[in-house]
Amino acid sequence: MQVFWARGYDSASTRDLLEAMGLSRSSLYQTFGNKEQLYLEVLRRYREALIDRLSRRLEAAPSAMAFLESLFCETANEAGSERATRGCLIFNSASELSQRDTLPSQHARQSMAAITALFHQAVARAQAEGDIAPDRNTDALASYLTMGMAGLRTLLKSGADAGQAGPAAELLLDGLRH
Amino acid sequence: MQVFWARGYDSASTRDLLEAMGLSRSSLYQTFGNKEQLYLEVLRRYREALIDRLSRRLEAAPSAMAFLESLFCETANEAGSERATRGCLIFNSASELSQRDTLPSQHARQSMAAITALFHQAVARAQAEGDIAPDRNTDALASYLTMGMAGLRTLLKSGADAGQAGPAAELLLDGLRH
DNA sequence: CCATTTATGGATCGATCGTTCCAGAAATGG
DNA sequence: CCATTTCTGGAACGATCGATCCATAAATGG
Repeated sequence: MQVFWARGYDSASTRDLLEAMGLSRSSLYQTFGNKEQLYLEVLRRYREALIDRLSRRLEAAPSAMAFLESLFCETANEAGSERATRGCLIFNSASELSQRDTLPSQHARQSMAAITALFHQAVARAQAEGDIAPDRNTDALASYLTMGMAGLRTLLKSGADAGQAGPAAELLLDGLRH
Repeated sequence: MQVFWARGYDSASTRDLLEAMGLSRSSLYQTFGNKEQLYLEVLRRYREALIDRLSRRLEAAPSAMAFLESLFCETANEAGSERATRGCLIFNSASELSQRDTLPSQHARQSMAAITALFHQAVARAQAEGDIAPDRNTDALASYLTMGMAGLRTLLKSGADAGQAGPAAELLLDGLRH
């Protein structure tokens, strides 16, 4: 996962993968089939771990709005770090593989939808809690947040500092509160 | 440019490039040096053409706010098209090359800054025209718009339809008007 | 029209790509 | 402890990568 995350699908060579996993070629191909299937397994685990983690965070948060605020602000504060240039594996794969019609690219699209679904949950709860007007379009707000996070990730990947990413994320959150 | 745009830097093979350009290997290497320098030239031309086109559009627009509205709405309406899955070469290269320290990656970062600078112009004019409150932070709004366009591009690359992209872009513009 | 420069086609380079194969080592189970 | 299965190291596969080289063709200029 680390290798695919840092280098993308095409640029990650089987050499890199073997070295990082501490496996022999035979083991990799016997266990995972080939590079694409290994990548699919990585995407599957990444999405599951991400959605689970965010779902738990949302559930444990004092309010859905507090969850969204902390999520976007913490992400913006990654500015300048090596973590920031890596971005999110889901957005990365969606960007790299958008032109292809392969299982990984389909998986990436589904993962984007899963992120939007999670934001949908958060927005709906924030509306129930009175932090977002209940008459606002929940679907639209969910897509808006996915778009915002994807854009924030691109901003961070391109080397934006906290002085750019922070206020931009704040304005994004302002758009929720209306 | 078409080849790099559609396939990215690494995945674009010299074979693809030669075929698209109608040149022989000798001519390509004699004229452009190597693949990286050719890519740099492509990035340079793309940025120049994009910034020039948008600058002229901004200048010709009845108001800066009208320019921003049409830009984001037209982009959102590309949903589902082949053009949408290609995205923007600047965001694409920034995403693909963020981990590297090469001339193309530096160029991509500078291009991101150029986009933000253009949005800065637009926001400043919209403030002068009374469509955006003059006391709002122009820098922050410019970064916000770059983030929004990058996110919108990612949304479109991942196959979002107009029903998702359109309202998300509308909400983004609402954030300008406050 | 000839001398000089410039462009081209194609063979070829070493390196690396993802993948397969097989002999031998390790683990397993009765 | 032996028979059987499972795993591993390393060689090797064909294909493709970016890049170089050279003989030849085309263009140029006096």
